[in-house]
Amino acid sequence: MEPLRILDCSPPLVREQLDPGRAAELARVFKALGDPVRLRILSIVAGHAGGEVCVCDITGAFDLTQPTISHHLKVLRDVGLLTHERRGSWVYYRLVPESLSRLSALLDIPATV
Amino acid sequence: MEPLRILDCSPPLVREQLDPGRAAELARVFKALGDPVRLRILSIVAGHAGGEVCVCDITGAFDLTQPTISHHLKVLRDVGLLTHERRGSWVYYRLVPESLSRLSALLDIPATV
DNA sequence: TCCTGATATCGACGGCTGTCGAAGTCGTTC
DNA sequence: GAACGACTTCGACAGCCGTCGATATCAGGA
Repeated sequence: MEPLRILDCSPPLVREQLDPGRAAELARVFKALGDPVRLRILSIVAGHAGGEVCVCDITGAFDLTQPTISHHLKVLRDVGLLTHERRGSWVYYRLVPESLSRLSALLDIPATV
Repeated sequence: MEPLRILDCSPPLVREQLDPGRAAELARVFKALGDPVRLRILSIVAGHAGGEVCVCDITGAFDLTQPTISHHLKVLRDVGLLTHERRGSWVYYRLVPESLSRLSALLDIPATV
């Protein structure tokens, strides 16, 4: 699945009507956020000193099998919220802060509507 | 389903680890945002002069049946993103801007991690 | 080269969710 | 109060999604 471009340039929700195509892409991102395990993964990665976390550290934080965590990581990668890099046997994940900031900006409501 | 309190007091995703309970509640909100139709509904309501929209205006913007739109409106209400009020025969929906702002703040990344 | 450990992919299964038509509720109007 | 219009609720069905065990890939070490 191709990485999302939708976050590159999106005016706030209220500024102009969301066309169906853009709504569909945006929905993919929010859908990725719409799972408790993925939110916790994001929180773990985001809060980790150095900004990157080994998959094994994430897996250890949950009562889920490794394939399941791997699946969630892929979902978060696919929508551009995480990147990963292999170094030796280990794979490290890190946030894409721009994606979160853009989402944040998108939800921000101007004072006057 | 009880209205969500989760947005009342949530530190940013990165400040402290999301506990499972809070992650589950938050996920409900993002799940509500994770549908293109619901995003467009939000956009319509948010962008509407006066801040409120009659259900009939929303229904008219989609190629979906009225029960389906009603279902999506309920989902958005249940997570506290919309409120509604009946006046005469019509029902008007309006944004809960605090909910969006809090979500926005939650996704905001501090400059230094 | 084989083995082992770390991660990803595959295939399957059960539960959730978006959609619809039908029926119900609530106001208004005649 | 009967009939209509606006909206919601209900029940059903198809497709999606989170989870798992099994299997594959890939890197490092003996």
